[in-house]
Amino acid sequence: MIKRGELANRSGCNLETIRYYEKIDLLKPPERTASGHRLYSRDDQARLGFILRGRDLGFSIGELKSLLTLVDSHDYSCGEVLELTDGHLASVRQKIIDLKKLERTLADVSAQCEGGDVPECPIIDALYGHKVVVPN
Amino acid sequence: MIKRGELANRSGCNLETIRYYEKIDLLKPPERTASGHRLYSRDDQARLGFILRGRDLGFSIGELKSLLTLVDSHDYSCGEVLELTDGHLASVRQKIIDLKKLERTLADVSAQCEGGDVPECPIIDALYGHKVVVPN
DNA sequence: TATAATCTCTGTAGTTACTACAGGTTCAAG
DNA sequence: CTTGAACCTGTAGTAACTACAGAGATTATA
Repeated sequence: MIKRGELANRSGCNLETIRYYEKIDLLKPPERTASGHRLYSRDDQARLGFILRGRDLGFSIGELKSLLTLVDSHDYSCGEVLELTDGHLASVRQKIIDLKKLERTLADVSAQCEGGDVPECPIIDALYGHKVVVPN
Repeated sequence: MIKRGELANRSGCNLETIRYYEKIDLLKPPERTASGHRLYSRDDQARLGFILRGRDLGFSIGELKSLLTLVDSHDYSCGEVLELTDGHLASVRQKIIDLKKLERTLADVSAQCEGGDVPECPIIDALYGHKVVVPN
């Protein structure tokens, strides 16, 4: 059983974030010492690890909650988990598509600009709508 | 001179957002009628257009503020604008790189899972750290 | 043992970029 | 003249944390 600071150190998670995860019911309320200090078990540590890895994979807190609810039920099926994961994967792919489009546009606009001390800037013109900003 | 609702309609910007942009000093305080209703000039409309186009290009409010400060100074150089734009472009490209990495990992994890009614799920295992989640 | 330094506790406020109310004027139409 | 829409203000909510302030607990050192 370890305290919050130790858990933060071992997991690499911010100290306050641990408390936050408890507040929003991602982490279960841990045991406490007589004086009220939190004590985390191995299970608690594993659960935080789960959350942090999920977070690194870009899962939202809502998605992590769903995932953990499934796990907690002890009666989840692979299919449910896969559905959630693939849903998330799809949204990541959409974000990539959107950002790529953005990147092309920005690169385009940037390329029109010579830089330097010139007082007229095609980027500013584009933002003012004087030229077409978004090709295609 | 038009009022806020009309400006919202014409620009496609949310009504409240206009007030918000004024509050954070992106938009200049417009004229007012005797009774206090905002009146927007052509310049105001152009400025909002500038902001919205910039927003569509993913510029943060801080970046838009810098851009508008340059424009307002009437003494900006193309180079300053280009620097800001290229900085933003770089951050967009970094985001794409990060998301692609994420996508590969998610696709990997997803591929290991058969779905269906199986009670054991490799995705859950991975999140618990039982297997390596991130290849490479 | 005393005390200083560190850790933990709580609640609350700040971050980004908005959006959505509530409760009160004012305007435009009939 | 009345009704309904538009407008005004300030404030609170969103996601996912992070950072305080002020108080109590614990640990290390003198």
